[in-house]
Amino acid sequence: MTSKLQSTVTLAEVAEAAGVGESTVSRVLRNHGSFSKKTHDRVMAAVERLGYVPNRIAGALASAGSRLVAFVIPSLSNIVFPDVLRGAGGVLEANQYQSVFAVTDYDPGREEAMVAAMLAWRPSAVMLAGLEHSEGTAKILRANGCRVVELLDLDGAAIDLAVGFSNGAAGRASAEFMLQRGYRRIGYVGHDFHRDTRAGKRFRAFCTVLEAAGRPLAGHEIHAGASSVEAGRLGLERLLARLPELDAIYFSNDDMALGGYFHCLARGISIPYQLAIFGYNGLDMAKVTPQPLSTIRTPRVAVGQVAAQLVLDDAPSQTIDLGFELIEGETA
Amino acid sequence: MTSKLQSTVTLAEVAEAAGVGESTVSRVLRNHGSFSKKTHDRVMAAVERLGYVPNRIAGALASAGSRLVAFVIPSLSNIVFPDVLRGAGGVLEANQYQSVFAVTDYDPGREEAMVAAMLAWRPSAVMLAGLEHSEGTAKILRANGCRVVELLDLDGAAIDLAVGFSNGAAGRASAEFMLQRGYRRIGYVGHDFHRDTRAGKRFRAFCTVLEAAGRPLAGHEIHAGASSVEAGRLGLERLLARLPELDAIYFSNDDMALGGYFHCLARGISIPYQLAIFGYNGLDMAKVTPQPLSTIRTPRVAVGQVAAQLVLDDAPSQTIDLGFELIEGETA
DNA sequence: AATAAAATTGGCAGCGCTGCCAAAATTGAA
DNA sequence: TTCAATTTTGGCAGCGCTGCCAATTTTATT
Repeated sequence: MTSKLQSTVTLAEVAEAAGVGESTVSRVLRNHGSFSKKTHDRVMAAVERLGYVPNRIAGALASAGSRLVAFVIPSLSNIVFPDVLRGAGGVLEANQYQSVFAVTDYDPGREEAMVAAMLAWRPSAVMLAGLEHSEGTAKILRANGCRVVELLDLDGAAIDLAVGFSNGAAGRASAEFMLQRGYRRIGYVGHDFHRDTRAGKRFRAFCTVLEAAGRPLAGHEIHAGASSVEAGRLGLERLLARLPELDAIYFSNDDMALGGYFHCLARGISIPYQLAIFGYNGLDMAKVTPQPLSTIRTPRVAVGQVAAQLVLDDAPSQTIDLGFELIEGETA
Repeated sequence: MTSKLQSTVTLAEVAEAAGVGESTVSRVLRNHGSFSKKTHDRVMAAVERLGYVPNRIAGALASAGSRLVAFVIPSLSNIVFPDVLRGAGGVLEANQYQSVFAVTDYDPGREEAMVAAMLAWRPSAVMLAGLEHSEGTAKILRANGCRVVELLDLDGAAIDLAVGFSNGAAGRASAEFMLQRGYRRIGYVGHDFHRDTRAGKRFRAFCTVLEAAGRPLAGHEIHAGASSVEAGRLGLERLLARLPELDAIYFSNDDMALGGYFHCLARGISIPYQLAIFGYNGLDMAKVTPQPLSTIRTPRVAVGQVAAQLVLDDAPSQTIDLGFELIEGETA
């Protein structure tokens, strides 16, 4: 399909109408180079009169700068990614950059295809979730020469820029907290971490700490798909059916944890005495539940903001650790 | 800032390397027009060898078709909009369209600025939330000639395409349901509906039905900012402090309603006997709470999908009502 | 084998804008 | 008033691709 005729006022027509040259109009509109006040006013009047909207496609082609930032994210259902987009989008919009996005559904193959599709727009930067990508993705990205920002994970090697926090450290902190609280029969309820590799990193680090303390994970229940409140509720139900003696559960994230929390409320399981619950993300909602959720708050919006700012500043390759905050809450 | 040198393999270089003409490469890559198998293979080999990534900026300029769809949405914090993006994005990506977005923060002035910025990319379509826009927005959109899709509301005049459901009808259905359930002292807890005009439409329709039944709204509490679980909890707390005799609350959406629900759980208010709760949106989470929330489920993902499909099909101007579903739940 | 019809192919002029450079206008200094 | 320095301005060649058209090659027909 091809849409109707677009508004076809061109810069040349504006120049004509204003009685000046094309490059003069271009200079005035971009406020770049010098021009007299009189000329400025005449040009702006013509722009106004004709309803001229600059064509950034032509502009980008001529200047080899698109002012487009591409986001290739795993999901839009998990609020984490909208949060990052929000942070980055705010900074970018304030600087006349636009955001393009594509969703991979946690599929590395789709990620590669989407990255290639995005690169066709010659973006100033590509932002990706995490550090794990297919070889093809890494290759095409490196070959392209545009900035690459990997978000929300620091445990591994970055291509160019990386902004986030350590998921391993988060997993460890969670385990240490729970041990220190005295829980001893700890289970895990999570979602598919072959796809969500960051959740996998937290899980493994968590287990390692438990083992080192001589209290290895007592059991786990993994949901095959993406995380959701429902999966969390179901997962906890199943796990408790098998292992009713558990005294605490580590969830792959707050969505899952909220599901577990609801399960306990529904079954009259007393939290945290009968069963403790610990999540990850620090969703806003999780602090408003009758008992605030014990979790780790991640600076998702800030990750987006910092990532965008680094790109705007054309900062050298580096890794920025924004850390996380352990929220004690009342569920563990 | 200007980023590093971009990968600079051009179509002309591929043509050279493959020993064919430029237009032949173009035809092969777009699978458009005719060419022999032998030529196809030679071109693809050269593309592979050189790591060529087509430049869609140049392509769009030459063909006057960007295959870009612009989304100008009020917020990314409210899951409603990511849901719509997800629905539309899926359909668009499958057809080699890309999505660009900008966030207005419910500010009509920003909406106008963002729409203008988006139009500079000559998108195939612009998708907006709701039917209320500044005069400037409507004018620039109409003048531009690209497709315009207004989403999530049907109560008013559309510019071109509109996909959604009637918020007025949703408000009425909610009121009728609550009256039929026997609630008589009904209150409202909502958020700023000067900005979220769709919430305002639901509210007014809701009140109208109550009045017609001789049971006008007993009281309301409006949060000045955006909706959130916390605002809902606080709003209910305040409203009950003033009007403890209320027997049911209509919330502006499920986020707010969940906040109210949590408040009741925390205070031991028995739902729905002591107080009934009714929301709007049908969030996934709302069906997993100990008592499933009584609410109206809106087809947000489908709205995105249908909107995208209409644009792909270059469908004539029309309004499509996707309806909504009243979920009885257990909280009202 | 000759000719017509169909399938391939390449050349090249733009798409609308920016960047470069030289020309013109203005200002300042002597 | 004259000449140099400075500020404004316009012309025009691309940016990398697509669309049109004509040229060439292949295939079908008689």
